[in-house]
Amino acid sequence: MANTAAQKDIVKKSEISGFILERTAKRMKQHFQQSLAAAAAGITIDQWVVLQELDKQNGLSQLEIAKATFKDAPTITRIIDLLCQKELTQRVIDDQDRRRFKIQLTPKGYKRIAELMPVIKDARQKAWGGLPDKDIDHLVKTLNIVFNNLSSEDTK
Amino acid sequence: MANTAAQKDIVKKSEISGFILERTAKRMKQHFQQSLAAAAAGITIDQWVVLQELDKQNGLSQLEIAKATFKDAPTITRIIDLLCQKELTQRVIDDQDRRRFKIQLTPKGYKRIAELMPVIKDARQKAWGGLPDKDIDHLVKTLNIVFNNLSSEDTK
DNA sequence: CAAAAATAGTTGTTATACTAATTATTTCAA
DNA sequence: TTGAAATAATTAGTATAACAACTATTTTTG
Repeated sequence: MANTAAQKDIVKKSEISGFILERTAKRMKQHFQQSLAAAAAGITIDQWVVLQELDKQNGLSQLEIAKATFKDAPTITRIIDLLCQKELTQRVIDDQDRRRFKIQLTPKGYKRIAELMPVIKDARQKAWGGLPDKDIDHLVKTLNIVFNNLSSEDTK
Repeated sequence: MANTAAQKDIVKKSEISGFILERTAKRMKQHFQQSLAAAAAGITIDQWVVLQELDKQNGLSQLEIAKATFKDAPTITRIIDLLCQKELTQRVIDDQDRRRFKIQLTPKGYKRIAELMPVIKDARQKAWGGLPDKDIDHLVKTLNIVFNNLSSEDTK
């Protein structure tokens, strides 16, 4: 197939849009990180994401957390290490399958989540609050198309 | 101000959209990383971004590269270290200001860029090719609004 | 001009991400 | 049912990212 003008246009446009996507995601992460730091949260945004997942479903295995958060197994091992050091979670061996842990929130973990939830909600409000619903919906739809374009082969 | 239904809706929607944004940006990065690895490129996507910036403007200082790529100074120091080790760039002291380096592409650097450009273009095509122009434009516009929402206070 | 402030770059520490290799356990299959 | 394959988690190595502290210059300013 020849390299048509339309194709060249897409290639050029996609250089910019890839840059904008990366840039915005990075800034978003910084924004939440700074909000947590300003609140003396004692955890990172990635640790928050794991805590929040456990808040939805306590006792997940590490691989289940990995899948839910789109992080990989070694990363989850280390995040859980840190959360256990801080006594926000604990590892409980799964009697059904002794290769696994059930990761459980401690009372201190639940307390920390409750304390930080307003911080996170404020940060979300600041990031997205000024956008019309339909723009957010459109964004999510488009991002998901891109995500799925890449999922087919990259999930090997 | 009371916590209206509309505000709650935004907060809930933004939990999802933040997740989708992060997830898509991460997958996008993996996609380019894997494309480079498959081509035995010998560089990472972050190193590519720096090379590409130098291809546009050779001889930039490290801080200029940092600004252009939205990376920070220590990160650029380390990326340039690696690119110089691979002999794709070289540091030349700026005679006008001896605190600075001019970072210059070597002939090997130009060659590598030329070799990898088709790989990158293919990867871009795969990521964005299926999307109508107007969706991409809309995405970029929305992402930029979010980016600017966060830039005001986070760029201290 | 000399001291202070600003700037460019480096280094160190901690955290996350990816890959590969390793251990322990469980499941599958001949 | 035992040996092979698969699975859950860990560990190690390299790269990126944020932050802080530091050195070497340059600019400001008093």
